[in-house]
Amino acid sequence: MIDLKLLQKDFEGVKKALLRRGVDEKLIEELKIKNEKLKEAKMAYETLQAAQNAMSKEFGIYKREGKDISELKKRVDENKRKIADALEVQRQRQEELEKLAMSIPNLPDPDVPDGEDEEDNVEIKKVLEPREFDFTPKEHWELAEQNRWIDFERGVKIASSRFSVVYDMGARLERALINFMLDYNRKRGFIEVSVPHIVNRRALEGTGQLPKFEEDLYKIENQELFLIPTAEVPLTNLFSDEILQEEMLPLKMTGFTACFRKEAGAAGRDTRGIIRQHQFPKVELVCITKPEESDKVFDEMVETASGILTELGLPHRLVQLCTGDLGFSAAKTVDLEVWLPGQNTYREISSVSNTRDFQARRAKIRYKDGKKNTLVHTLNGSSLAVGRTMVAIMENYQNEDGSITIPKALEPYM
RNA sequence: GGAGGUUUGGCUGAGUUGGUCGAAAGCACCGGUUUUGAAAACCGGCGAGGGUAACACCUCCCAGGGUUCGAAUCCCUGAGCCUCCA
Repeated sequence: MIDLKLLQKDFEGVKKALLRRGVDEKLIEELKIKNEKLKEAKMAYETLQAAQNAMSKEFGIYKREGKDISELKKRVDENKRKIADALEVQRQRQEELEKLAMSIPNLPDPDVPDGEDEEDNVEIKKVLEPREFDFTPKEHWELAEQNRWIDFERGVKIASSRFSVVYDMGARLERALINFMLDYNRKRGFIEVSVPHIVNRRALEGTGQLPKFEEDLYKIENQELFLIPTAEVPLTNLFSDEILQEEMLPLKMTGFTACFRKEAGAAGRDTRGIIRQHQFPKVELVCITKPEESDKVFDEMVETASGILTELGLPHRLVQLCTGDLGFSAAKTVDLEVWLPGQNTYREISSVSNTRDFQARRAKIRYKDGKKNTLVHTLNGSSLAVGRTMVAIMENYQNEDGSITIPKALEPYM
């Protein structure tokens, strides 16, 4: 959630930032008005409540002294009715404000480039040169089928479209990658955490997937529980509603989970292969930091994800997302895109975001900053999407006969 | 699935004949005295959110309802944890 105090204090500044990422101007103004209306209602209610409290105290004194209370009681009863009305007004306005505020995305950092969509993202740098092929490189689904690593039909048979089954060397490669990635992250100071794959509504609100993106989540029937779309949700919410000790920060975590997404709105995109599945394995990084150190940690996370690709010998590039392509909770995001020779293009394989205090405010994650309690910054990034890494290995390490060489870095894991 | 217990501030833990309880005490933490320095000792401060220029004031003792002029304390519903039984 954005900072409503800041909105009140620097309306023009906040408006400008939100307009950059395409938020409707009317919504921003409405947010401000609703906030002011709530304040009014609160004041009215609190004044009445204060009177009530005072009278109640008096009441006790009267009784003790044996005075007549009938007159006082009349006043109190009357006030009580007013309070009930005032409270109802306040409740309504609170609800309205919250509904709106929860649907407003984060403010982009000032240095995020303006832009409409991914076309306007800015390449930061390329790492490793794509290999020259003396034959026409195949796409991963061809290689996967030829090597009998991935079975697309049977995944569909037992579940639905966008599910697949991985066999033999493919399955072993997947497992090797997960271990390799977790170990790599651990060596860089991220502690390994194993979390539930199902979370409640509160957690999803904390990280910003709800209330806005419910249609993309798998919900457990008749329960307020959902399959996680990313490990970011359980990892970040681990410390919701807590006041952390300063020494605990920065908290750097890594975890492996499956991720579940309905991919609503992605109909027709990436239908072949395993680029876009309803269930996919991913190793995630989540950091909780003091505000002043989040930029540094952000860079570490990008380097870590990039480092894994480099170790695996996979050419990739870093791309800074423009305002139009930023995720809902992110103030700043750098994507890692891996080179896919079969598709002859770079494809997203990791996304590292700094949400600043946006999630921390929703999830109430704070730390003791000397005397004060201050909202932390939360960051998340994949390191990496395992399925897409397999795709990249297949395509980059393919031989002319369709066989695939296992990257050196993975040899100890296979 | 059944019976009982429990849920209080960063932690431990008092507080159930309803009022002066946002809550004793201890630990932790912060400031000071003392010390070459540290420890110990002593003095003072110290829950959270909102509100204010600062006060005042409002809300919060698992969550949600209710009774009452007034609830951490009474009633109902739900959740977590623990124990016993099936």
